[in-house]
Amino acid sequence: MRAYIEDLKKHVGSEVEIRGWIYNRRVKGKIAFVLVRDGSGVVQCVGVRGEIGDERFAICDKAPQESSVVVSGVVRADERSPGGVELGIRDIRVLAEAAPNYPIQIQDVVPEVGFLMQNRHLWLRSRKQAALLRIRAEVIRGIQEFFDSRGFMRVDSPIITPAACEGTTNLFEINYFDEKAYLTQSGQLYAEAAAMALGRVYCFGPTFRAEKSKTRKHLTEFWMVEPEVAFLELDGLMELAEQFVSHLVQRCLERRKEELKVLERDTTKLEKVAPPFHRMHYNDAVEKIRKEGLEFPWGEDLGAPHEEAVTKGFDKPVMVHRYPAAVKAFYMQPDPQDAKHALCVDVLAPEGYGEIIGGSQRIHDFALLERRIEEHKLPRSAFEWYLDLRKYGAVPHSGFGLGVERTVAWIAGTEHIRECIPFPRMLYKIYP
RNA sequence: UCCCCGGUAGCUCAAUGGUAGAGCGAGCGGCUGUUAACCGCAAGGUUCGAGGUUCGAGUCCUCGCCGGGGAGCCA
Repeated sequence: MRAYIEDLKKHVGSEVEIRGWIYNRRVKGKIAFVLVRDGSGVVQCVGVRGEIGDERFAICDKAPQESSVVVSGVVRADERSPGGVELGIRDIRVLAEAAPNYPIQIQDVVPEVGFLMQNRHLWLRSRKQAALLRIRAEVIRGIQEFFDSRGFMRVDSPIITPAACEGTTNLFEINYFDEKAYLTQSGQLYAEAAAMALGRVYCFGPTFRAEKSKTRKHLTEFWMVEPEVAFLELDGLMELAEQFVSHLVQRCLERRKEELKVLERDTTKLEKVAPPFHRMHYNDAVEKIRKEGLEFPWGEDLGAPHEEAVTKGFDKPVMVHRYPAAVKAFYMQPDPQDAKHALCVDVLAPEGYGEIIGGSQRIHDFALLERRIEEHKLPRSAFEWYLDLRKYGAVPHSGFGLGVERTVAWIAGTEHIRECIPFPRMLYKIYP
């Protein structure tokens, strides 16, 4: 019977066939231990020369690492096995023998990340990378499940756009039938239009930033989910954000326990992630930053060291709200208490992972939005449709964007965001 | 774009300005319970590139290329 390695525990005592790749081996004279992986897991297959014959034993002994194989044998429970089971080989055959000298070795050496990135297509086969991809997939499923089960409609925004959404960051320019066009940096403006049609919506897809950022937190192509809700104001938005983030974390804790273990993630820190998150006014954040011994002038946006100072001492994400309007995007609603501040919120993950969510209540007043577009020197013609949303039945509305890779990096506890997407696109890096 | 560090065998790293080495991997041999197995044998090099200093450069200098870390900006 054909089986996947992750299910072998259910087949103890019976004969199964698995198909996969040779991951590693230890040969001891007339007995061979062949580690086979099939994408669902790794299992040790035991071949005894006297039982399987010289020809099959030669495969166990000699077939190079990563050769593709079909193995059949009897599943047996064994305490010595890390997975609890092993496979007593009856038959083994090679589908395709791998070339010798597979670049990524299992033993002893931890290769440099530059080398691994150059071999990203092969690196994905390793245990930790496979675990990361599974956690990423779980986060994505969690995103869709969270919104779908709360009455949100998924409405995707275009990837090719005619102009800068926010006019601030550098965009990738493309030639669109001899017209300039750009890869989107955010679907938000389109999500706002959709929210006026369907009430509660979210868009989810890749976004692009041509910033020359070279840090562990940046990719030039990354995935972002952006909910947008009509009639929602800042307080409601913060509640939505904390429920959403908690849902993603708890879901991974429940369903990706094994993967978190492979990654050696300290899950006690994640277990505490549940609403409510601490809310901190920008002014109080400034005070805390200074109390932590950093110099910080009022009015600036938070940099990486400041984010770390703000979250210090918290084991849950911190929501910093009401940043100075001057450093934030043109479409943010001013705080009625003090117009110097915007009704916005950033969710900062603990443990130094920084901003995973940025969101705000949007300006719904036509005249104010018109003025802001002017002040930011944005081409009005590109925003006529966006202004229309305020012309025909404007309502208060809010939304945020969550970066998938940053969230995965935090949940999985990885040092660098580049491992949290299958094939990362970074500054000057586009291979493989 | 700016600042810092680096580039030597397939990988990870050594080598006072004086004959380029080790561990691991890959290859061969040995071993019936190994857990990043172990033991033995043998192979493996345009020291990133171009100039320069020097009797002599992997090592010092200049420029370039590539990689890594960080900053700003952001998710």
